[in-house]
Amino acid sequence: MSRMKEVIEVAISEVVQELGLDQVDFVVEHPVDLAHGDYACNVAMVVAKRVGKAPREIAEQFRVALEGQIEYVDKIEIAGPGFLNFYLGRDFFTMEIVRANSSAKEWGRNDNEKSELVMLEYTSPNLFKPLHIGNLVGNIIGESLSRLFEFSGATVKRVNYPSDIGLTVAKGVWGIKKSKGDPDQIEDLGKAYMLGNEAYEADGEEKEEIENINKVLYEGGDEELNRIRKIGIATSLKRLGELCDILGTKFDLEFFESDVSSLGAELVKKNTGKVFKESDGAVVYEGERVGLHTRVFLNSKGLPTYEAKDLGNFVTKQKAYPDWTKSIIVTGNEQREYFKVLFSAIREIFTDSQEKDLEHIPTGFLTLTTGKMSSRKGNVLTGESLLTEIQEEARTKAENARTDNVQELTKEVAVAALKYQILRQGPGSNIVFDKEKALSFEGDSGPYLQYTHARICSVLEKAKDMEVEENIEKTPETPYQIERMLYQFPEVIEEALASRAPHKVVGYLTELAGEFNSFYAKEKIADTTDEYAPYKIALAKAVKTTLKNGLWVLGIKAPERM
RNA sequence: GCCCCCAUAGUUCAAUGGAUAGAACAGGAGACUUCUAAGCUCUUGAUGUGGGUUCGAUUCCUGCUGGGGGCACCA
Repeated sequence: MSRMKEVIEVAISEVVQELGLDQVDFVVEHPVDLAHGDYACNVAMVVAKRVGKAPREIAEQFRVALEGQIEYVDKIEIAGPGFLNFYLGRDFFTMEIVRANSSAKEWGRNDNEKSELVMLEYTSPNLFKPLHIGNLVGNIIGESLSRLFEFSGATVKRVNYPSDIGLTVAKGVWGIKKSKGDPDQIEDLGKAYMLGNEAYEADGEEKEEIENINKVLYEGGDEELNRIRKIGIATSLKRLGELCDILGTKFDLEFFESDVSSLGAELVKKNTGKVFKESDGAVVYEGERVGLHTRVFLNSKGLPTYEAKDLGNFVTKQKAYPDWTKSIIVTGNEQREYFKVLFSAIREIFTDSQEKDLEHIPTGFLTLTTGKMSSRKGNVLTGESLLTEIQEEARTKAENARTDNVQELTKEVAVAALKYQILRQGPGSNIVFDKEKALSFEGDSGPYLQYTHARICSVLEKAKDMEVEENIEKTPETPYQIERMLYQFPEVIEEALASRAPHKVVGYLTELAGEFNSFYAKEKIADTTDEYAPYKIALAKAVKTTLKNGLWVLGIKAPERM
């Protein structure tokens, strides 16, 4: 928590006690409109009814008691229905700029999560199925959450849990055989999966063939089928690796379903009768006991389902890092109910793991403004084709930019545009992906933030050439709006992590960039004749650091020239 | 049928129970012989519907309408 906020809270609490009021649930927060001060408190309104006085009258009591008592608070005003508005003084803002500039790498960080070892599982694709843009969503949100945790002092282990065995793979393998496709070719794999899926849904003999292949693949006895599966997996993985490379994710651990499935199956068998129950030849967990629904863990052929494999996954994580404290899984929100059941089962099996956190973070369903996608119908926009499209758009811009490395900039801008579109809204809510907007690079966008950063770099360079050095000795009396936003960065980071919401960082950075651009349009920064120029340079530098660190959290690069 | 999620401007998104619901895009108007125009300034325009709780409701509870998802051998 920010020190300033805490200081104000403590001061108010003391007055609450002096006035003989106990237990008041007041909040100190930033007013939405900076015209209402830097911090505001609702204590008077909360207390008013209890004491039987007008809120503004009580607010006045607080104001008198607090006036001049809090360091860095310049003035306190009463406004609206009875808000106490706190205005911070010039020294405070100057001090925060010094803080940001004195250790740029640390600016915004905290160590709230220092003792946490977080296993963060995300991306986790179905190999053998084409990666569509929905798969990117999990990766982008998961990566940002990982960084948010790291920025808060936690140790994070990024886990990829691809599905390399099971019905989906069986459909693909069947499809390759049928179409005589080459499992070395990603395009063939996509077609094969579609073919297999159609056949499976047709519900005839072919469905049985596929189910058989599934069983045989689990047992591993058929050379030919094994070969197709292995090559197909390698092909998909290679493609996934390339994509993660561009997006900036490096996994620490990779658990394959095939490696954990028998572990999971054994665990289910061992707990059948206790946690699980036989039913119609399958082994199920009866979620109704705890207000959930029943799910199958072992199917009637004795094969582990997704649920049993996830149990194996859990055990494998436990083995890899016995000291983990949080296990977070990022997936699409259609799996919401599923994870409730899974976690419930895990809690029952591993009674000694109660103090460890299990968390599922659902991401939104992604649709295009141009219509729905379906991997079955084949009208998928793959992650790559979208990235390629955005990159083409970015290239023309990059060619006219001031960079020496057009290729690098093209990539960085394209990734920024994509990530911004996905991270700008709260996780969990469905995303309508507007391709036009992602391609435009105008207004609220990743490139807008990058451009602002590059612009500051350019100005700072100019100042250096003019031999104007940063200095905070001479400051304008009234703080600029941008200063009143800047110091909030560490608080934003804390809030974003606490609510698992990277979009709060996006929103803050966008506002900050907008405010800086207005500042830039009004005020000249690199100026030998302006006595405040050295201070403006220090300020610009702090904004640059904030943008850079904030973008890092989002997994977006901050180029210095654009 | 049961359960979960969602509904804010023409569009895409914001708003720990707080002050005049905030941006961007699209539409309209404008400034600049000044550090990057991927920029800046001004402007038109919104809480699905009926109740309730509260000093105060976009936010919490509830009825309705409309959309999405899940509910036994897929992941």
